[in-house]
Amino acid sequence: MTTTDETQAGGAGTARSAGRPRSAKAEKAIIDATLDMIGEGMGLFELSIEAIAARAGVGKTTIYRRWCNKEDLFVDAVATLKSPFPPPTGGSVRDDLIACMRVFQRDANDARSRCVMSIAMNEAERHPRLVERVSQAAIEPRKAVVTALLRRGMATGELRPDLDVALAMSSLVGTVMWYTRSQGEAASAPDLAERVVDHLLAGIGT
Amino acid sequence: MTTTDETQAGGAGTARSAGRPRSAKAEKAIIDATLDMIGEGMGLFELSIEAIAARAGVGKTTIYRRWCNKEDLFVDAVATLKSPFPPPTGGSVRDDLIACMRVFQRDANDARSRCVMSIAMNEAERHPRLVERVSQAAIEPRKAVVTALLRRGMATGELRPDLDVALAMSSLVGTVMWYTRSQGEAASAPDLAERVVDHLLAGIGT
DNA sequence: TCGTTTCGAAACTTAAGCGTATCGAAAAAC
DNA sequence: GTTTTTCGATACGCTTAAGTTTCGAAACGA
Repeated sequence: MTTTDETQAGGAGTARSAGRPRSAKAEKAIIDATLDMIGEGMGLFELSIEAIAARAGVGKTTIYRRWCNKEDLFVDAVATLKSPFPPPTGGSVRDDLIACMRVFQRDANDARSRCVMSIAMNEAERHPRLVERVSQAAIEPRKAVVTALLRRGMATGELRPDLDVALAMSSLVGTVMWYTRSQGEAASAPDLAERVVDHLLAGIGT
Repeated sequence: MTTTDETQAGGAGTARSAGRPRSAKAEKAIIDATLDMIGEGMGLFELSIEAIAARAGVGKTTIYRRWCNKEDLFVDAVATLKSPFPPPTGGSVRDDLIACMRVFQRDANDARSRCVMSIAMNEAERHPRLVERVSQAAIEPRKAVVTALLRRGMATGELRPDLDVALAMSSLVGTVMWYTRSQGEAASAPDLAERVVDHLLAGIGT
């Protein structure tokens, strides 16, 4: 392993002080190791710096030089999780909703993303800073996209004009999440997003 | 505090061996302390026997005489959580569904019950025995009730005959759970159950 | 080349918590 | 009253991990 280890994390204009620069590769390895362990279901409490260092192939010193404690590392790692969200295509609201639901379905099957949801839903009172950052980075942007989509549908007449947007959004997201989890990951049907959207558009009554 | 401490947990016919009987009061205090700490958002990992003993006002010995380790205590404590579920009244399916949703809404606002959901959804691979027991005790019975309710609606014509029961159930439960959590506990509107059921019965399309 | 800084590895101190053992007191059966 | 068992309290040995320090080696700028 005699790679040249392209170090250098410094931003373009930052005046580089003398000495060996910090390894960007090590930094990435640390974040990745943290996210991997989060993805395996570990909470903040059972995550250990030593295990992260071992998995990342890094000394504990290298971690503590960048983050002053476990929670700070945890926050930074989770904050990098904001997965891309499809912009509206401009087609029908139904199609755009389906595209969004596909992303939600994928996330519901992804351990890392699921962990983010779990944090946001259950740790509000214990780690308010953490929840706030996660919410800003990963929850709010999506909420905004779906909200705009629903409003657009109300304007174009594709959705009923008296729609309760918050409730409709909870229906869409909650249904996908709950169904995906309750049916086991194996039942990640490729047409789930379509079925959910149509199911809600049509209603279940007669 | 000179109460007589009505000990005696022995079942009616069990041959009581000599000696001081185990205190049922201590047992209840231990379970309650465990559930309280679970309700405060603690996972299995960060729950400590010593903290439980301290909160229950009990010696560690008293705990270890009843459960051989932390997980066993955890399982027993969670297994006592099965909150009552309303039986179908025999009225309209809509009314029965609303009654069920009210229970789900209450649970979504209850930290203890929320924790059970969190366990069932996130710890399946790490604590399969635990999840299995929780599922049997708290999840399956309710799922059966709602499933029967939806089937009844399909039979009576109150619901569309081609309904996807699993998806509809996920919609109902997922919507209540997601909405309650995303709106903050303050927004526990008294008419949420009605709105959710009617929302889904009518659909959101035009 | 020389000074500076980071690197991974290892040793260290401190603290928490598990599970066990021991203690005198209390509560039952006989 | 005697025996048996549980009670809460406390101390113990043990493991894990946090966070710090030290070390020689490596990577940069000057």
